Amino acid sequence: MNFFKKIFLNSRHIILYGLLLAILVFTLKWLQWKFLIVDNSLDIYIGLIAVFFTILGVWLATHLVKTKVKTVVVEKEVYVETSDENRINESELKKLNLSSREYEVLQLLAKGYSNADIAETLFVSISTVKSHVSNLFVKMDVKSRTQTLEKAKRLNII
Amino acid sequence: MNFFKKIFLNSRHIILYGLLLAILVFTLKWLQWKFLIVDNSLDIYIGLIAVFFTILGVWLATHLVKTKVKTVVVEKEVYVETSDENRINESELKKLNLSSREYEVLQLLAKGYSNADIAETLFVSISTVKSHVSNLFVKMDVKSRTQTLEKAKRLNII
DNA sequence: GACTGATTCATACTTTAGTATTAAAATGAG
DNA sequence: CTCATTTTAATACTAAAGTATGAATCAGTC
Repeated sequence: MNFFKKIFLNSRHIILYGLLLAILVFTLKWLQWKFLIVDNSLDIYIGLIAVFFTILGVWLATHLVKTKVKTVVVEKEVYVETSDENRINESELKKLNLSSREYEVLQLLAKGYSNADIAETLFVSISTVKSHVSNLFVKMDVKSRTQTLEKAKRLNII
Repeated sequence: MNFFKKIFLNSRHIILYGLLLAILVFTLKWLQWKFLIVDNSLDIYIGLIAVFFTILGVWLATHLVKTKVKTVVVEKEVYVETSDENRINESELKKLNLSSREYEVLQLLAKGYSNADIAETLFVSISTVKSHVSNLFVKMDVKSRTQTLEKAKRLNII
């Protein structure tokens, strides 16, 4: 259904043109019969046809030719929410699969704490901190605390 | 002078049309005289004229009438940093009075580079890097690279 | 109750970081 | 040219970080 409708809409100008042509031919035939047009009035006759079809051509062209669509892209400045930038990237954090204690250590690490500082803060031994830090390195695929901080800041997980 | 030139340029299509019309009329007159067109071939004759003038009209329209230009304004969202959060705090940086080399070292430090990495990057010995790092610590009033990074990020100097 | 993962801790060792001191060479301003 | 600063570098040392391994304890799951 939609298909035929589309065809009709696309070719309606052509159909209209055909109808007008038919009407003209009938009119001419009628005039020919009615007034018995003689040879010397042929020029006027042709002239009228010429004028008519020229106008028709112009009309056709203006209606058939697609209007050029000129797309002007206007840049609109949109201010980004600043708060989003500092928000923790939960998805990235989840990917790392850190334990709660490891994440605690990471946060203290980010504050510039040494292993001894972290041990003191969490009331555990330095050995324990070292274990957590080592596990952290493996999970985050880094080799030092500075690399850890760089990656953590980059992923927005602290 | 320019005025007439303008008129000519603007109406050259019309003039051309006139000329074509004249040529056609002459051609028709010639055909009329040459073959003594009879009444029953009049339909074909008119048909040819109709087709010709339709094409002429179309041609006229496409050349005379300004192409319809539909201007569509599309807004493109351009994200802009609102805050100064990511901008380097020049005043704080100036306060620290770091030498250019010290600042270079600081930036590499922030990327998680080890002393060896920095030495390799700057084409200097590890001893030199250690010197720069030590001077950096004194100037920034810190005791380790992690503290340096924490403070540098806090002061927005990297 | 056995299993798993998290947390805790220790020891021994290697590597890296950081301190202190000294000093040569380069750079740039007055 | 001189002076101050920066950049470079070395040596010797200490401190901290990081690795490897093993193991005990505990909480939650099947």
